[in-house]
Amino acid sequence: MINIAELKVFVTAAEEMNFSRAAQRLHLSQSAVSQNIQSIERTYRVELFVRHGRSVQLSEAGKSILPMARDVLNSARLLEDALSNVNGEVAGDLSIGCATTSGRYFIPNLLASFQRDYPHVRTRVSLMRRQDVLDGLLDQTLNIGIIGRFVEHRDLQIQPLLEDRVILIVPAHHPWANLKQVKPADVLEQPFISREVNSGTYEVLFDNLRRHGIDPDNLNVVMQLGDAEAVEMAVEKGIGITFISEMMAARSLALGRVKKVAVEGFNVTQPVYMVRHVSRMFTHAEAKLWEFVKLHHEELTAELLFNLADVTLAR
Amino acid sequence: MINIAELKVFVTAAEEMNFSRAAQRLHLSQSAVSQNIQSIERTYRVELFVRHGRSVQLSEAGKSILPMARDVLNSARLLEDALSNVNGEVAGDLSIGCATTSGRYFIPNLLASFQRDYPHVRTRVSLMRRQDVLDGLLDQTLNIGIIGRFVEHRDLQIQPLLEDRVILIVPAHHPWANLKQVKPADVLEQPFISREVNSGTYEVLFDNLRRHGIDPDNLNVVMQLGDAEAVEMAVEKGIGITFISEMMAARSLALGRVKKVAVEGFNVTQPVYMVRHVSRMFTHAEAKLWEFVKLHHEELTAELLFNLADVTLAR
DNA sequence: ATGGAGGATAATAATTACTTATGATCAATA
DNA sequence: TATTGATCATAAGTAATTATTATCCTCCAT
Repeated sequence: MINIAELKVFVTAAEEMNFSRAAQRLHLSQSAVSQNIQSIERTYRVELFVRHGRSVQLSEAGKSILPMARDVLNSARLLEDALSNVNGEVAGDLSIGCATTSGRYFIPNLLASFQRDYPHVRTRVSLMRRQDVLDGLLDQTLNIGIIGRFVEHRDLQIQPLLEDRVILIVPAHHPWANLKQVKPADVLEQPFISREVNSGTYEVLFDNLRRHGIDPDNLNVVMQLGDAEAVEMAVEKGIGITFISEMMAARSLALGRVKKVAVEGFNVTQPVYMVRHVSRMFTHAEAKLWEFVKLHHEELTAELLFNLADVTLAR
Repeated sequence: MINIAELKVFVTAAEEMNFSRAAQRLHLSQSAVSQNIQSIERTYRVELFVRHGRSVQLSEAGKSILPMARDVLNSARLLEDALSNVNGEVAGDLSIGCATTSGRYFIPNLLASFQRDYPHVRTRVSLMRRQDVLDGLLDQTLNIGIIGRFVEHRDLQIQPLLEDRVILIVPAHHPWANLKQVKPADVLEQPFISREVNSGTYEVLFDNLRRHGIDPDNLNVVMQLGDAEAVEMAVEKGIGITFISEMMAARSLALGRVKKVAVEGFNVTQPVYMVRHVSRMFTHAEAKLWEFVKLHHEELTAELLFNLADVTLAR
């Protein structure tokens, strides 16, 4: 009797046209992929791939079989999803790839709420580079992606998740600490801490600064750091000021280690998007998360900021 | 990842509503059936069957899952059949249940020819009672059934295979041995060997005798035997005469141990039918056998009789 | 109550199916 | 043309799975 795991190996190998890559996607050794495919070939006396030394190609037989193998896999997926969700109880696994650093701050909160409603869904979040998220979605290795920049792709469906405000933070004992508001031009005079500029997010920010009358080239940059967290830390230490996502700064703000200062006319937000593969079956769990996010993202953002503020009160 | 073998166990158990019977059908131990089903139940935290002491019933979850499980099985069957039949080469397994004794005589011949055309199809023939053939077809344990009486059933497709002539045979040294023809009434005077009457085939024969002016109750029955082969043997030994399928008698006739005598106006044939499950997928191998039989049954019958006749020539 | 039918469970044996390590082959390149 | 790197095949060892047999347990019919 044919075996679904083997079929999955075959289909993945056919998609990758490369056993080693297929092995990676399947979290298997290359040897296992070879063996699985040979196993099908042996039991049915078929040649699925034509081997040309260092490359493999689908044989005619392989090509004709592929759609049927996909059918089996699809109906199996349907069944598995149904099995995981009997009597309305949503269950299953969700693999989420998160590309944006702000994800680190709200995702745990989001998932905590989600888990409260759907306790049987197991979620796994991995932080990864944007491109890996997109690859993972197209690979179908990931169910949901979280990214910070818009993307358009035939196979990807994108949904705005939240808008993260960009704010100016200053050290707790900075002269501006108790100011209501400063003028854009004032920013140029203060020591500024920035991230290394190759960061995609930072390019977007710089564009926005320009649009609000702050030329990033004229910033008094006293320090450049690799990641946003380090930048935040540097501000806490009093080295300078910076623009940062409100969500990221929430904890430091709540602890009073940095202060938020409004910049006249400055109103920038960074979007966060949720992405999924469209042509792929929507499992119950996926659908529920998608729907959940659509319904609750605003209140979740508020709750997150509020909760972080609570940290100070609790002390 | 779900497992097709387990699904098959589940579906069979659901059909039988009895794990032990399912085990039999699957050629597995009852324990294995229990374990397979528990394995699904455990991995998906579902209750597929409700156990009531000594009986099991499909749970609501089981009921809702069943059609999807069937879908998976069907698409898998489709794939397997395709895999077995790439590049037009028909292959696969055929399980044939044969209910009629005449099957014993022509089936080997039929399959030998079939194998010549389709060498990669493995056939397995089991002789069994008529009811077991029908059950096996409905069970989908058998691909093809061979039976001697017509059957009508929503799920069964029936195809006449051949007509087996019923002839009167007499011992080689019987006074009639060289007669061209006798009258129906003459038969009543000779010692007659019959099968036990509960045999279904025999009832049909008796009806036919009556229609040809031979009242079976008036036969001079000197011996009753359990099976047709024994009857034939008894005729060879000179104990009496009998009506028998020409196909069964072919070997004895060819060896000259019995003689065929025509009875005036007597022209009875026993049909042989081929049956299959309609609502079931037609595998390539099945389709080929079906088609093969339709095309060749006449010449096969002729060939069979001729080949048997050859036995004498070869000596 | 008691025997039997039907399912669960435990222990064991057999088989599968991974993994790592290594070998073989081909293509690109120096 | 030898070398290197990429890629798949194969071998050996081991882990994991899965079936089997042998009880055991429970419920129902007698």
